[in-house]
Amino acid sequence: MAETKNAAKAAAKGSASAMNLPLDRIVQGDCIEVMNALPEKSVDVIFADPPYNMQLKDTLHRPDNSKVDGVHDAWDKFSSFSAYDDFTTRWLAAARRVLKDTGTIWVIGSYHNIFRVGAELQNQDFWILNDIIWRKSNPMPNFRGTRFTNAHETLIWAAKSADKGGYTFNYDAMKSMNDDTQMRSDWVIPICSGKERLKDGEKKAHATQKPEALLYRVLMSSTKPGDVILDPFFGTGTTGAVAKKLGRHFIGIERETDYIKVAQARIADASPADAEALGYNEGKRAQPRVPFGTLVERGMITPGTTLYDSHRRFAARVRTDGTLVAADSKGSIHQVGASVQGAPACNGWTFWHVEKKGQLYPIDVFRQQIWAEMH
Amino acid sequence: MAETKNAAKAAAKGSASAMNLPLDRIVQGDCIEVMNALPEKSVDVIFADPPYNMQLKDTLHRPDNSKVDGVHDAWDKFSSFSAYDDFTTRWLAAARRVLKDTGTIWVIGSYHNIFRVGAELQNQDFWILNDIIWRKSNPMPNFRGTRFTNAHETLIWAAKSADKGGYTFNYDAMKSMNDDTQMRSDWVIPICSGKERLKDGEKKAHATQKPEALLYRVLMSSTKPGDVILDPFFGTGTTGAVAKKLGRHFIGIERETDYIKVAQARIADASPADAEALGYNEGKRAQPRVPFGTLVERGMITPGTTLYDSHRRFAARVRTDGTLVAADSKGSIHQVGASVQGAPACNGWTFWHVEKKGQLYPIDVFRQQIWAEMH
DNA sequence: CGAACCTCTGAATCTCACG
DNA sequence: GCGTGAGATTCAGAGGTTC
Repeated sequence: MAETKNAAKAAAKGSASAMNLPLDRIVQGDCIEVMNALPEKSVDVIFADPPYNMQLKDTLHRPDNSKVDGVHDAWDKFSSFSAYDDFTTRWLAAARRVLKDTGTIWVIGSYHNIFRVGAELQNQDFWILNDIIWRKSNPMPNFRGTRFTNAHETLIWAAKSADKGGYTFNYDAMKSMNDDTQMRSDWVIPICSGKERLKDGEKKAHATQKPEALLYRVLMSSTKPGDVILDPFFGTGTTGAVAKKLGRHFIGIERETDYIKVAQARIADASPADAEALGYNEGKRAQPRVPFGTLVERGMITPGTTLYDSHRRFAARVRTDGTLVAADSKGSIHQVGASVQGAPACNGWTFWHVEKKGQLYPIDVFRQQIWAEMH
Repeated sequence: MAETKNAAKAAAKGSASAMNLPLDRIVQGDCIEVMNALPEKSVDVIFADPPYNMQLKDTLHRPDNSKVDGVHDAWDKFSSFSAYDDFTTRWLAAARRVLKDTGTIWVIGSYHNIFRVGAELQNQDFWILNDIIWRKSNPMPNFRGTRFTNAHETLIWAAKSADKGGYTFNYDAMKSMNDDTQMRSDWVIPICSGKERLKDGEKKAHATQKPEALLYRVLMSSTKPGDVILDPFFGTGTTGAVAKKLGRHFIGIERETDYIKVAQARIADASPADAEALGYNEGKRAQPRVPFGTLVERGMITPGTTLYDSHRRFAARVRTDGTLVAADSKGSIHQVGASVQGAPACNGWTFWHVEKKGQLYPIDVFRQQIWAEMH
């Protein structure tokens, strides 16, 4: 069998696959101890979703007074930044040891932890290849109106060191997944919800389950069929499920029995035939929305400019935030357009015009210009 | 230094103008020294675009532009990180000192430096409010096909500390600018090119000139007209030009004479928007408080009137003092609204309605009428 | 059966002026 | 400084129910 032959060869070379890796299994235990018990330089890629160390204070309510079910698990609590840094240093060192010289590591996080993880990766001589932005198409809003909607998470992709090349990057696969233009460092992917979201009774099985589409892109870009992917924070096993579907091997490490049970059932259900469905939401792109404020921000229309309707019966001035002021009303281009006409609704894009050299042009021409730039 | 001491005294006593700040000027010199000579707690917002030329494989530079020898040696790499960290620690400490307690700081960077900057911000007790992704609509492709197209940069927005609130976030203006949905943490903005790109002869005047649209959004979101914005790495003055256009003050710090010349000419050319155009959607929070009792006082609502929620599930009667009585509770419109629903809180203005000709109208319409009369 | 409407939920560091 | 209470605040998508 090929496996025996490879194993023999590997043994001769003193390399990994001879060493009885727990392939396609979940090992229960502390990830640092378990990694340290694995042979060194034995895995191709590591995907890690460590605790984010979010420091949530009180319970948060939506405007409709319902409670937000936040992450209050003990595993996300650290006493201080330095405790978190110490943890990060130790698990990254253990990860580095088991990673092949040609291997790469992925770590996902949010602003709560990702800067500390990134700095420590650099300190340990990992060589950052990209930082990747997972842009969530349906993030949770900011319910109190105090900040920007936190609509993304960050992944860092790094090689073992600057001079150790030979890592896998499936450039062409990525390009063809992206309508034949290079895959960019920002990925638009919905959060994990609906049927994909695993339940334990009525509650969600894990507070922070990642979408399979995200892991699909990670594994498609940076591994080959048959590669070994290690996930030291396995949770409910998204990495394992996608690895199986894509014909890769996984090694999962997880402490919590409840998560392991859910993950095992899930992976048993997964089959390589499901692979196609994973790429389902790739490629389809709707016409992006262009807010009027964008034209102001980009200097296409200056604050203070007067807009007119096509017959110059009505006028309004543009303010810095992209709202309009007319004689009796303020608001969006649509609201003010409706208001001056006494109409219930109005398409401000075609109603309002700017004057250039005595001629009136509908503001929609600027929007079309932006759309054109996007292609 | 006597000058600093006096200035600090002035700061303690009073307003920004009393502090003898170099408003709307470019100060030539090392940013750490210059910031340390400014009065403490004197600026509203800091925008910083620090250097990050630290990881080029062939010629590695220290922040002070001296070359690092023996680049390919791990020890030297570490030493360059540590030099960079030292620089970051010192300029951030200086920035922290000049920032008002209610101030916020913005720092922009790429994966080469942003993780180190972010970690140091947290170490110095800054409190991260958001990390923002500037998604470039027209990035430079990855020519060698070895990585994902590096199509974004990261900004960190942070308050001085977790418990010091009172920072400016123009939530409603951002929402207006974004077609009336919350502004997200990922911003799509083109890179600086074309006419906007400043030239010094035939070459570009600055290697990393930022687009004005980016600064426009930064300043619109986190400053008020008249605020003071400090930019310790002023370059060719994008921050200054946008600040001037938006009716804000700037203080620029820059070492290079060439950049200063370009920036001065550029800012002289920029012209500020007028008062009306500088207006923006400030939202309900900025409106004067109107007690519900006022509506009763003015006869807009008669004592004894019955109020309903929008589904007519709950009812309450208005008393002469502007309090409500429901089946089991008495108190303000908010207290009774919360009480009847068994909710932790309630905005009585939008919860309660009056009936006119069979139709329900929220009591907030009367308040808006009063606001309108105040203009 | 489809359209319309309602309900629920997601890695969240989520208030502030006044006494 | 701290307690109190007014009053401000949500988007996309999945899934279920009603008509």
